[in-house]
Amino acid sequence: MNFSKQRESILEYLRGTKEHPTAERIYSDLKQDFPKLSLATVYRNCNQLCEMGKVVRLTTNGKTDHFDADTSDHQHFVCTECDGVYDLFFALPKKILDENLDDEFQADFYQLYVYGTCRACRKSKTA
Amino acid sequence: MNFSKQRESILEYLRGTKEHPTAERIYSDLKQDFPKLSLATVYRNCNQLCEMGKVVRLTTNGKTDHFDADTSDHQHFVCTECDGVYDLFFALPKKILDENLDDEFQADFYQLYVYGTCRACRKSKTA
DNA sequence: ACTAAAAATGATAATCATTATCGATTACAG
DNA sequence: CTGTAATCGATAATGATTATCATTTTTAGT
Repeated sequence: MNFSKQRESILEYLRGTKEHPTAERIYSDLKQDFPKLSLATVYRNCNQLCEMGKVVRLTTNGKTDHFDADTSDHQHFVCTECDGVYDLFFALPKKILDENLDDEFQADFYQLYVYGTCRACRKSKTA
Repeated sequence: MNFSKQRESILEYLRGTKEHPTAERIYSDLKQDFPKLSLATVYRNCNQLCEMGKVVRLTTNGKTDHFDADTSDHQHFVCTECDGVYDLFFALPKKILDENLDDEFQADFYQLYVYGTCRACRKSKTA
């Protein structure tokens, strides 16, 4: 159903974490189960899973994209100190988008990123 | 006040356009006034203007970042067909962010991207 | 203005994330 | 089984961005 073992493992791995790993991170973690795993395979499969709609790509301001297997309508907090990406479980009221998009633009989806500092980084900053 | 001529020109150029140019675009357009302009200079200055808070970096899902000299609290529509970036002049009610951020996260700013298709691309699609 | 120190430049090499290539391997339909 | 399509792993290539560095420009203080 989901084709290769590699692809299934990547999806499973993403579904089993609350972090939002980068391709590199997925690669190094799964490397333990698949010693011959290739980074290219991770990128390929992440892209395909995104196209299938089973995974969402998070393009934060960092250099690297993150992946999220939670495709529900939720947002993300990005810590500008540690680059951590955290879930914010809320959706924007439809009204807001409807009111602010004329028929010039047809919206398919949206992503909201809130930037700031997480508690851990604020602490280590003062320390 | 704004240091080099190049930096002033880049800021002026950004302030004078409603598009949200990439570094490459800024470079090729300003090259006409500054034949010796270097792409590195554009990147350097865009980064500095961002740090100064005079320019905002837009990291859409495309490969290239865009820059925006309008630092007011507004959002962007990204056409997934033509990669165009358009202004959406509205801000989120503070309430929404306050309600959904516990004190784990201290928000500094946010960016909302709405993805979809612009009218021009919808037309050329059906045609 | 004159001048030394600091900041910025242009040209280009280097880096880093991601994608493309390609021969070998694996999955699946008949 | 067997042929075909999909996928893999390894690695080269690409593309955006950043780093380097010698030279030029800007700034502050005389």
